Amino acid sequence: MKLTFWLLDINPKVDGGKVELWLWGITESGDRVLLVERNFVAYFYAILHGAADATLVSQKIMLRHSNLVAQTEVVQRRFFGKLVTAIKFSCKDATQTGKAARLVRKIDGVSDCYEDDIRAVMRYLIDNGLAPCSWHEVEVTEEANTQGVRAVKIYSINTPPELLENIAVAPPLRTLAYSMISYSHKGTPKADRNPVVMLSAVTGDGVEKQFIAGQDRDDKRLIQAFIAYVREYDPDVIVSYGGNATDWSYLLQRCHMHGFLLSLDRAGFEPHSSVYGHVSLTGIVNLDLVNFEAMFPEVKVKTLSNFAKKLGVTAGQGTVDDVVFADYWDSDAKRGELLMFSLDSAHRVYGVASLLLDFAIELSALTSLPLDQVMSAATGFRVEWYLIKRAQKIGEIVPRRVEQTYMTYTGGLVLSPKPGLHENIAVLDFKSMYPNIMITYNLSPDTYIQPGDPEPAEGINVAPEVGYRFRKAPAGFFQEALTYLIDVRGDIRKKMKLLTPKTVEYQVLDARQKAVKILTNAAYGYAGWVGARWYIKPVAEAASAWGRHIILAASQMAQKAGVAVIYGDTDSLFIEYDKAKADQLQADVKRELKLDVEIGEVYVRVFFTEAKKRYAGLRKDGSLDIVGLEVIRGDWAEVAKHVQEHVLEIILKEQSPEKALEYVRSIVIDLRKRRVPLEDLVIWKTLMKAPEDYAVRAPHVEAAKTLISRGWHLSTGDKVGYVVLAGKGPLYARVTPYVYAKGDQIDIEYYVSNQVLPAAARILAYFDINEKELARTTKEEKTRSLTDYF
DNA sequence: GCATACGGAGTACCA
DNA sequence: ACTGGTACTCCGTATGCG
Repeated sequence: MKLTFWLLDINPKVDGGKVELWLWGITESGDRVLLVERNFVAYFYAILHGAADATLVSQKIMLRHSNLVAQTEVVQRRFFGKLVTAIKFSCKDATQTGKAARLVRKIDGVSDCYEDDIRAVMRYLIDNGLAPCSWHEVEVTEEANTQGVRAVKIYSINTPPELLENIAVAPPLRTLAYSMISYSHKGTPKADRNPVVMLSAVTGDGVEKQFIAGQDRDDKRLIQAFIAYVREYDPDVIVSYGGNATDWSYLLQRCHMHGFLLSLDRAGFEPHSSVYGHVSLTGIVNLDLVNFEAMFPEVKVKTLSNFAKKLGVTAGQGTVDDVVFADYWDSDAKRGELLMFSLDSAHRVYGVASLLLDFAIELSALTSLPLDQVMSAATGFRVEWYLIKRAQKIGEIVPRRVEQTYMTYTGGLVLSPKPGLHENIAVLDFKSMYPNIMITYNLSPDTYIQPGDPEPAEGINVAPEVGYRFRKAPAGFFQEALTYLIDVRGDIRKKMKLLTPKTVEYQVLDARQKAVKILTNAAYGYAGWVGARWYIKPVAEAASAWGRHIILAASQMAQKAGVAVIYGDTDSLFIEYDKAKADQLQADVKRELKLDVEIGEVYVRVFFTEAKKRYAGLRKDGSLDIVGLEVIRGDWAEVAKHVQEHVLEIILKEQSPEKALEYVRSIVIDLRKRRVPLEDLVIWKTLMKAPEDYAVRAPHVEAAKTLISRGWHLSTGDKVGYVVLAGKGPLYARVTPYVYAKGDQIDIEYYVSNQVLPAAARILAYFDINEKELARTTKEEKTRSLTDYF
């Protein structure tokens, strides 16, 4: 029978030497089904030396490795664009591709083996043109549920499914969000001794469930009840905040201590660690919002509530800090508050997930990485799987990842800004500069001409400065892949224009164009990544060389046309705005440099210091655009950031340095009178390596050590929030984690002289108000306030 | 013995 | 575990002054 289904999840099921593929689907009528593929055959390619006789080598392989090989086939493929003869080696045992490839490599006539490192699931999806999070049609035969899996029906696949291109929208997914709290008085909870005391769950139908430990904090029944609930609700997607790194292994360990399995997925297996650091639940998509946070770099301190607030998810009133979880549990008066917070957290998880799920679905469909993997995979791997999909279509063999020495190269060009205030400044932006350079000059691993190789008849593009050569034709692999992405995005945006923004279709298309955009923009970075399968350094190097050439040429064109250039960085030029001249320049640049530029933001006023990559602009709507300055940095105290932002606002809107000075003084007074809350004095810094690995004593490292000594588990990448206390000695000796600090211990003068004044003076120094002057005036003020005090 | 200068370590930003 | 370019603070030692 024929069946139409949406592919939710896919996993290999290894049984001895036999690999079955389990496709978890949702049918049009909403049935959750399992489709079993039993005809999957793994294979790899052996590329032959030019002179080798393919038939002969093939026979040798069959003879020598009859125990491993099911079939060989001589095929023509491409490798880095060059036509090659290869033997497609189909394996009897799909788990033995790596071993077989190692043996075949040793055979005379074989140059090397490839694609033995492609996982079965990805092999199947890509070879058959399937994609997770997409609709497919398949010919199947129903069978009995002998496996005991949680599915309405089970089918065996007769012939591989076919992708249905035209159906866009996903079926309604049953989503369950949860948040758990463990009991620990001393730092980070440890699964071997600290029980889970609360677990809250929220589902798509609005149902809230809370699981609470007993008075003795026994979590056995809590976890059992949660497992039973998951099985009963039967979610397609489970979302958490921190599930991959923490929750799942924690729950797993608690279960095993109690003597039962954490068996809640659709196959009755336990959660298990899988690729890209994600935890896999068979038949269920396990999402961790931590993997989505990188999309929002403006959220500096990565917590669930900060994340939710950023996205406008307003569930709940406040937050309860981890430090006091155990105290709250112990207190009859506060336990209710903790319970409320736990439920709020689950609502926040659900709320954030519902805003980002569409994007994840589209990225999954585009790259073919299963939904639960695509968000935990690094950008490079997303790009790579997209490229592997394209490679398969054009018969390009996928190279192995080879270890290579890392060598830097020159990147984008940054022009020195003209310091001061400028009126009416437009930003001229090259649209998707690097991808378009790569397309225009056909930069690709397979078009690069090695030094010494002859110039092809089709002609070459020679990169400025670096001199690398690339054939003009035929179209390279990257050109083909990038052109497709850019065209698809254009089509999506055309379709979106015909729709109302509130509709489901519009939202889905918007998510899709965002997914396409991030892949497009990551292609250049991928090309320069040593870990890339298709790493050819000259490709990235040539792209940045052309970029420098183009931005410099455009700047010179502007100046020749009498348009002053104030600043520029990589793919943008800040120019004095005159509409007629700017329009002319835009057309000239397009004609001469073959790349599209757009006139982006037109600022009413912009302020530059002498520093690159730092400025503030006033938009027409009255809002500020602040770039690079302390205001948008995560490692300055809130009080300093706020002062600088307000100073910028006064300068850009009222152009009154005097007023700004008065304002700064007033804040210094507030500080000295201890009217500024502790939270505004916290400095956050990331722990970039293990505390013991630091060469010098740094404040945030000392604070981290304090936390660790109090039982907190910190790992690299964690943010440490500290405040500076009064006392003697270097800074690092006077800091403490903010959670353990009291307001009256604070070294206010540090915050005045090392935070607020430098941040303000960064701007005001240009108006002849330097730090000294700010300090002088504030000292007078200090004397006065002290007199008042006494 | 102490203040200052300066390079290195460390972090976070822009594109 | 996608790239390079840049600013800036704090540490730690070298340097210079008295």
